[in-house]
Amino acid sequence: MYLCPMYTSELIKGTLKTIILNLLKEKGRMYGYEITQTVKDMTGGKIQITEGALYPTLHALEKNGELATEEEYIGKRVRKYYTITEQGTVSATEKVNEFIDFIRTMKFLLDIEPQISNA
Amino acid sequence: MYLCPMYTSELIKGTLKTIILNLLKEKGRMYGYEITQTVKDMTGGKIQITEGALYPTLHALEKNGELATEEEYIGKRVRKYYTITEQGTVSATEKVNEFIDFIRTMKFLLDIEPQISNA
DNA sequence: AATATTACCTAAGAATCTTATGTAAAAATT
DNA sequence: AATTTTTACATAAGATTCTTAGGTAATATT
Repeated sequence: MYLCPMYTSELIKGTLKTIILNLLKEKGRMYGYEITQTVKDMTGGKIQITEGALYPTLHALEKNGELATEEEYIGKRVRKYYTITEQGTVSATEKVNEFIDFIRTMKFLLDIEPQISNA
Repeated sequence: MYLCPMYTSELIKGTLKTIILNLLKEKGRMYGYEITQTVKDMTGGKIQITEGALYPTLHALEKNGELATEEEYIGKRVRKYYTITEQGTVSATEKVNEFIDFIRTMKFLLDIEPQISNA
């Protein structure tokens, strides 16, 4: 089985909240483990969110009013579903817009020509 | 005088080495303060490298053999010029390529359509 | 003459991640 | 049936990388 190389951890730093908020905005409610697996699948293993990074971030977003939780029993196990709040939706949009702007700035700074083929 | 908002610091984290190595690869030799000013000018103030971040990073890159230094006297002041080594050039290319790949992955993950107008 | 800019540097603290560890149920494998 | 893997939550120590704050001193500007 072939394993894609992950990005150096520095790169992913700072985008975790953006990724989580945007995923929940698009996909509705999700639980923590599901988020890690979805991101892993969608990126072909290039972005793997560790649980040590995920859970503290989810708790911080909840504390900050950007996410809300509902606990649900699956058999004897508790599963914690996260949904995005109104405030979180605003935050998600802001973060994505900032990221897009950042990409443009970095492309100019690094002298990367805009890709012609984006398929 | 109008001041552009800077990006949240989390975003810039992890791209500092990429920025420095690429700048020195493109522009030849530069000194530290010049790097901060060039990046500030090129990004309209959106990316401002603090000296507390810059100098330790330059020292680390030199220690790692990616940069070399020459000291030069401007009047009575020492100015420390940095040039990129062969190893640093390889590293610069790798980091930029990784960043481009990262952007593509993030665009897909965040469901951002490729921009049509890139002017 | 006083202030701002240029130009280097380090260190304490904050933020965010990795790695390691823990718990335990459910599913898959042997 | 027993063992291993996966699912699913969580925390904590340590590493990394930044910000903020502080220091020094020459040169340029007001």
